Amino acid sequence: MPEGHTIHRLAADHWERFGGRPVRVTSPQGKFADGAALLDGRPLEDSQAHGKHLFLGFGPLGWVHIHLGLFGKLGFGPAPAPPAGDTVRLRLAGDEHYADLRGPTACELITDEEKRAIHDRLGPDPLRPGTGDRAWERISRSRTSVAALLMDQKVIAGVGNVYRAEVLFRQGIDPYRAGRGLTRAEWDAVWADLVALMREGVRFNRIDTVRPEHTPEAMGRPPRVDDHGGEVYVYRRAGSPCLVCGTEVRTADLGNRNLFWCPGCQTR
DNA sequence: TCTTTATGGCGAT
DNA sequence: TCGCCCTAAAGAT
Repeated sequence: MPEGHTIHRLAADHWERFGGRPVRVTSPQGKFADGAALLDGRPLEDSQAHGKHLFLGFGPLGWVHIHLGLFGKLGFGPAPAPPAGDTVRLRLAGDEHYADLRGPTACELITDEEKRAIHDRLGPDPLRPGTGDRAWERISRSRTSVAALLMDQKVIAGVGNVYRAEVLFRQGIDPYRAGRGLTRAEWDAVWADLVALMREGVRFNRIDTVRPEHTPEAMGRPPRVDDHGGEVYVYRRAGSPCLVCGTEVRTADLGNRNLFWCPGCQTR
């Protein structure tokens, strides 16, 4: 479930389990064998996230840069670790825990300088200290739709397809509006909402966006469980009635990704 | 036992 | 804009 909240959560989870202690590092699959051999037995010295990028610090040896992409997964378990299949790209193992990485887009050993370059090309992250001003600078000058801009990691880091759809719904914003058509107040509301939603996402390790007054219980409807594990308004609900106004939720392809929105509620 | 789909992103065209 | 990379679970047959 790799949107930014997942990665920040993983950074904290790694630190909690392995931080400051030596870890055994292996690549059962072999694709990260060289890096793993270099790091094996060294202590994990830092663990950071920026957007969807995870950085595991090994002091002077550099950083393991991990990007889960669409399919990647990181899972933890109690020691001793079971035999690894041939899809485990990276395994970290301590005395009490192990972590397995499968299917990532990126798993590579990088230098401080290379890490800095990644930070430099990413936009502000609602889960890191700072403001959304840098994002506004780009959005307010762009003719691209706000839906596409929210998915552009150079503009804002960490927002994925679920948060994109949900924050635009919550703010009542038509996803096809041009970035430069937004007002500063609208952008500030989007940013503040993302900060709040994504912090909740880190805390509970899932995406919940439905306000208390719109839960099935509050609306007098039968309980509902979205198949991705959280409670949302429009993401993957195309064809179903909007939880607020009853209009049929729509979907469309936007830049090879599925966009979801409610034409009844998102009129701003 | 297939085919499809998925909360991403890169590089070539 | 397109193809491509990576994996696993759900859905179709």
